[in-house]
Amino acid sequence: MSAGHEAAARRSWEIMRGLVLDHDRRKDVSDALGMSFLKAKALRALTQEPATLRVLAATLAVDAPYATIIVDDLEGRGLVTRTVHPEDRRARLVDLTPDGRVAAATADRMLSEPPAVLRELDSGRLRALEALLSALVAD
Amino acid sequence: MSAGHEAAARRSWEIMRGLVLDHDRRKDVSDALGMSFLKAKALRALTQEPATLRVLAATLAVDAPYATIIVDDLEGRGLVTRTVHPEDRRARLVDLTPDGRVAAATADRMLSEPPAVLRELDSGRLRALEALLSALVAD
DNA sequence: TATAACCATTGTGTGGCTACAACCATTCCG
DNA sequence: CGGAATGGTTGTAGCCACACAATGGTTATA
Repeated sequence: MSAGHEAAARRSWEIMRGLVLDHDRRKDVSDALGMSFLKAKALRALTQEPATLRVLAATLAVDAPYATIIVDDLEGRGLVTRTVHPEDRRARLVDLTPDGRVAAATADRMLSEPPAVLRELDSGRLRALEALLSALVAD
Repeated sequence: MSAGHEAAARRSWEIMRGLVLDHDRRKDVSDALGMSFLKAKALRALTQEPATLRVLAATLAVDAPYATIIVDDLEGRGLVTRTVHPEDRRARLVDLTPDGRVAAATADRMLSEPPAVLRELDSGRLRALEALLSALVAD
C-alpha cells in the first residue's frame, strides 16, 4: 500500500467523519421527541417486532437495570406496552403503541435525511458516489 | 430533483452515517487518554494556538463554568498551562504543555485512522471516492 | 426434588454534561 | 468618573449513562 493510497483513505475518512458528525441529528431527534437518544433508539429497535427486555438491553448495549428504566419511561409516556411473555413468565414483551410507532417513524425520518450538500450534488456524481459507497460496504 | 436522486442521496448518507458511527473512536480516545472525549477535544482545540477560556468554551460549545472545570482538570494533569492574558487581566490564556501536545497528537492519530474497508478499497476506487468527497465539501 | 440459571426489578453510586445563579475583578464607554 | 459589560470562578441542580449489588419469581436440569 502506497503513501498516496493511505493519504487518500485518510482524507476520505476525514471528510466522511466531518460530514456525519457535523450533521449529527441525534440531538435534534432527542429534542423533537423530548427524550434521550437512547430512548429513541429503543423505539426504533422495536419497529420490526416486539422484544423482551433482555433482547432490548442487548440491542441497546445497556444492562438489565437500565433497560428497565428506559422501558419504564417509555411505558409511562404511552409509547410502549409491557406484557408478560406468553412462553416464559419471567420475561416481559415490549411492543410499540401506535404513538410509539409514530415517534419511531419521526426519529427514522430525521436520521435518514441527508445533508444538503449530498442532495445538491449533480446526478452523475451522486450516482458514482452511491455506487462506490455501496461497494465499500458490500465487502 | 427526481425520486432516484433523492434515494441515492439517502442511501449514500445511510452508508456514510453507518460507517462513521460504527467506527466511532471517541470512546477509544477517552479510554486511551483516560478522560472524557470533551477534554480530549479541548486538547486538540489548543494544538494550533493557545486560547482564552471564553474562546475555548465557545469552541467546545460549553458554558463558561464548565470550561473552567475542564481546564481545571487538564491543568491538574499537567496537560495545559493557564496564565493571565498579557493584554487583558480578566482573561486567562490556556496553552498545551509538551505532555498535552503528546496527548492531543494521540487523539488525532486515533481519530484520523480510517476503517479497514477504506484502506482495503482498490486504488482506483479509492481515488475516485476521495475526489467525489472532496468535491462534496468544496462547494 | 434441590439446585442452578435466568429474567426483570429495585437500589446505590459515579462521572459527564447542561443550565443557571451569583460573585468578584477588570475593562470599556458615555 | 460611574455604570455597564466582560471574563472567569464557584456553586447548585438535574438528567443521562454506566457499573454494580441484591432480590424475588420462574424455568431448567441433574
